[in-house]
Amino acid sequence: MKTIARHGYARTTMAHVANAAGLSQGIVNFYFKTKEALLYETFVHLADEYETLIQEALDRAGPDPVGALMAMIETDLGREVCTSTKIPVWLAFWAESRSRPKYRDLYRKLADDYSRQVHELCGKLAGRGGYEGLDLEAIAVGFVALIDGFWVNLGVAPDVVEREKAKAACRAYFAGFFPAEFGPLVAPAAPTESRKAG
Amino acid sequence: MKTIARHGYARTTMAHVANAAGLSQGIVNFYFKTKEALLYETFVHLADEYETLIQEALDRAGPDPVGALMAMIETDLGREVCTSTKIPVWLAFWAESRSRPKYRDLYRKLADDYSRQVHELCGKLAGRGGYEGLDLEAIAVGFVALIDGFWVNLGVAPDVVEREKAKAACRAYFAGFFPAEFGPLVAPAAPTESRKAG
DNA sequence: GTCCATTGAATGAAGATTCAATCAGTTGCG
DNA sequence: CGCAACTGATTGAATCTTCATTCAATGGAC
Repeated sequence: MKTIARHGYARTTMAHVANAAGLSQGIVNFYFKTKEALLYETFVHLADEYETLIQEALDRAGPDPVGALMAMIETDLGREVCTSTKIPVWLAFWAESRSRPKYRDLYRKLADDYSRQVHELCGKLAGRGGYEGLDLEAIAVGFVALIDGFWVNLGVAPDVVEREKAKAACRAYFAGFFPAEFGPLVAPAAPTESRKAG
Repeated sequence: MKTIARHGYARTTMAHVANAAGLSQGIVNFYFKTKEALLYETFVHLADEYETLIQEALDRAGPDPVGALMAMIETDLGREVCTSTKIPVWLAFWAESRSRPKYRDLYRKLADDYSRQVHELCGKLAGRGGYEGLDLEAIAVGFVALIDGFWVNLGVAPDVVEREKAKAACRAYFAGFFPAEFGPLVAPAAPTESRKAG
């Protein structure tokens, strides 16, 4: 992941990887049959970690849909997931996905699961009443796009938009649809990620 | 662009490109000193075209900020810009950008210009009254992220979300902040791109 | 002494780049 | 007008580089 972030996927060589890991080139090839395989395993690893983190955040958040959506925002744009090492790997993954079915399937599974969860949560929220005409699916896919888009921005030029700004924009997004729950009166930043193992 | 879309950036060879263009390999290298240069020129070309199309759409839309924002949505997710050939090139561009200052600068310029325009338009809209507490910058960067995110989705798995759905989600996004102007009563799809040279 | 993990230099393949040869068009001359 | 020399564009096979991959040699544990 470090070498993809530093050199870009296209220019990453086995030598870079071995070097960054403090290993000999031989051993890298011994454990990962091929470069292709190494990169694929990297994506799988990243995706697994991501899913786990999201799931943990949702478990911690409890049953309240507002808290759950907030937790998703905090996780997606938090210190653990949204790093200068990992985001470039996501971008590389997306770029390569179109031309590789294996990668694409991985993405599709992730995106489907995620947007289904958002969809459900928004459904619960809308069910509370007062929100009849909403296109829940549009809200869900819009949120996914919002996160992906911020990852692009943060990955390419981290200084243009910062993570906290992005989180605020996400909260504002939901506030647009559910003003009572996410409205301006809600405290702007839930202190979810402030310190480790508190 | 075709070969990047078909094989992915990392696997695009000069032979592919020359072949797709119906040229000999020699001549491609003659005009573009190097592979690197060819790909950079490709990005520049795409970015230029994009800026022109957006500008034209804005000119056509006239001074009304609602129409202008609608026009941006229509253009960004329209048949001309949002194609299965061009979107993969954007993704590749983003993925490579982090590690190449020249690319990153290009992106930064585009994103800045674009988000500034959105910011301004939202400012005009908010100035009409009734919208005091809005964080215009958040709305602008959010919209940029939304578009970029849809490009990612459409690029990786075009079948998951379609362009028209994405447009609807963008309109819903603005409706959240400016219900009077983009609210559910506004006709859902402005028929901007229906037919060519009509 | 045996066995496995690890090394890193050697190998081979893929593909970018080069360039002598060819081709097409243009000019100048009889 | 026809022909030959000339010019620049274009070709594609040959070269040169860059790596992924392999593997004989080494090291260390039991």
